[in-house]
Amino acid sequence: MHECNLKDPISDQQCVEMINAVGDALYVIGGKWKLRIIIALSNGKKRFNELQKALKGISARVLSNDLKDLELNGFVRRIERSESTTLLVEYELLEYSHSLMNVISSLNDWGTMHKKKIMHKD
Amino acid sequence: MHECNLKDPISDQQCVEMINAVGDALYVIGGKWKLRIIIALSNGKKRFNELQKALKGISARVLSNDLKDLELNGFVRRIERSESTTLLVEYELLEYSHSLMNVISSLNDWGTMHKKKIMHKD
DNA sequence: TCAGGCAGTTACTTTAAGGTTAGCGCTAAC
DNA sequence: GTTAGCGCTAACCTTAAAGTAACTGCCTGA
Repeated sequence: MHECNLKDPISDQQCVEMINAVGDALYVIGGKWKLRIIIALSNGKKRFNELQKALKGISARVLSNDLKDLELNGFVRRIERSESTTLLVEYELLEYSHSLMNVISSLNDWGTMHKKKIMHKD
Repeated sequence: MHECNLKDPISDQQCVEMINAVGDALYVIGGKWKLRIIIALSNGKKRFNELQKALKGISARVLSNDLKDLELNGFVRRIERSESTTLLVEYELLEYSHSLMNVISSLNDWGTMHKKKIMHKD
């Protein structure tokens, strides 16, 4: 329970840049669902309501909106495969999602650790 | 522009756990300002309105609320130093903030990269 | 004594994120 | 021909996050 810095001392300038960069990141991938949608697609393409089932609690509206957003930003691709006559839509991750690997895994690690911590507290 | 997974194939079970863990993390450190407040404190203690200046755009109300929240979760400590007769308050990071290092630096890296990318696009 | 800074708080408003419900056009199955 | 599933969308509503403005109590320095 003693004071500490985040590892090494940092200049004020670096600090400001970091604040801005993190702000930029959150602007794009912040929010309740975006990252989780990407994770849900990380083990292969999924169809719209496979995603809905995988992400317990998301509504069709939000899923639809977020998917469009993720498409626009180059994280995800929508594929229409019209086998025979039935419409079949799948979503898959694009290359650029891969750049989020560190973000996602560090959040995963931290979340896991934190939950363990608060569960053993009470 | 080809399909890809986030590195190695992952089981459905791992995928669900990841979705939940990231959800847990976002629940605590999500939002517009929390992480940025921690960054702003990463190069040393700061007073309330030093923080306000460092985080361009944050309002006193939000800063006050978020600081209370961060205190409650063990990231930050409020120190009252009553030198002579004047009230002097400082905020400093606690150990636990250190556990966010990877989260913050990966968001920093990604945000920096992404901004560079979209700036060279148009 | 009066202006100004510090560390907030209060009351109110706005914005944005997300949830709810219903339904549409299509197809396939019963 | 009715029911059910898919892939959504629209209209509407709620909640929560954040912003705005004003103000408080305390102290200091002019």
